[in-house]
Amino acid sequence: MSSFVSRENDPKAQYFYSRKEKSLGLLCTNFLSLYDRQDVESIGLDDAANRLGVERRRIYDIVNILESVGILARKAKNQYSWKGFGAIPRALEELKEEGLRENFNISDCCNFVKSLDDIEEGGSSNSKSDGQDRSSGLSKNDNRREKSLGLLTQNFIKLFLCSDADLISLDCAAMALLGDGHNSTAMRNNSAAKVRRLYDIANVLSSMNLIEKTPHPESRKPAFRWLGVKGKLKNASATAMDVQQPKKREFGTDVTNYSLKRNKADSSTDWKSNQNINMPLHMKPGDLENNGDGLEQNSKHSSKGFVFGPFTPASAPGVGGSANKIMKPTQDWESLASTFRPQYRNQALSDLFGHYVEAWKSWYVEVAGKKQMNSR
DNA sequence: CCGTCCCGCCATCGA
DNA sequence: TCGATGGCGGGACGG
Repeated sequence: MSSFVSRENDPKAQYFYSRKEKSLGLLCTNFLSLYDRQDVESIGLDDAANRLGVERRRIYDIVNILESVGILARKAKNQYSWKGFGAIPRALEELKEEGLRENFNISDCCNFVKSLDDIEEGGSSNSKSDGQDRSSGLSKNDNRREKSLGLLTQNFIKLFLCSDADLISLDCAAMALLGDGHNSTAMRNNSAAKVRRLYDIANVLSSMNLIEKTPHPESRKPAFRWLGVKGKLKNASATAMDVQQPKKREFGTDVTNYSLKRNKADSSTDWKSNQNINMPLHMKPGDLENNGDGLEQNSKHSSKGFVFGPFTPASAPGVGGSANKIMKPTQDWESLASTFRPQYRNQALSDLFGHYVEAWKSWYVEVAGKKQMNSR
């Protein structure tokens, strides 16, 4: 009786479910824009989960990774304290030192040099076991920690910080981070499992612009490049965002990251300053709304009743087809936004909203392209 | 078919 | 013991 999900019983339903909207990367971006505001010092996991409309489990992932970079710090059960982006440089420095100290050399992974397996391990010098030691021993207990997402994240970063390699692929990283002085017997399998985690980490990291996904020059294989703390304010698109915030902001200013995919996309969607978003006009509003409803349908209507429906207009019955609500195609995002604005209290959520607009756009394009012919 | 990686079961940890 | 954490990998999604 686990038919709780009951996603739907209509295979061809017009509910479009996009995997991207559920990605850790996006979630992280939202998380960040939600808490990266003036006075936020305490973050409750439940609160975050509700606000972001995701299950608790996901919050743990995000939080663990962010903590690895110094943005957060665990305060107590269910409570994390916000350190801010300003804490990143420091954390990075420590990671680098730590990494160098531990001899974090990648055995020239990737696909050149070195023939076949050549893991030098005969010694025992490479124990890795993290730098922050509490007291030697306790391997049994720390065994778990040893495989934690957080530690993996740190090691992944060390890889960039300590090697001269500019591009690192995940497979490569997984290989290097096997971090087991143990036998190399069938750790391939282990590596495969670890790669999955690395995908998660990479997504989150790139949502913060600490790294960037980019196809390898020759081999089309995707890899990641380290951007570092300056990955942001570098050229960060002109369109000055906020005119205020004399605060220590310097890193996470631009919330419009979300670089996934190297596809053109462009459109530095700055909905705030952008009056009208150019989108395909092939579709008629009716369709849009119809699908729009379904978009946030996925959230389970659990008891808690977190009222997160980003776009739940007063009238959102369902697929009813009560599309009597008319909205001008373009330039109405503004009014649309202002319509919902009241729902949100702080402006962090406004930004959050912006991300959804973007998500919508990509989704919209997709749908439009599909139905393009349909509409004369 | 394969690279990604979301979902959520359930082992562990901590009070 | 019970609730909070968070490994872990099956298998869905998207190209």
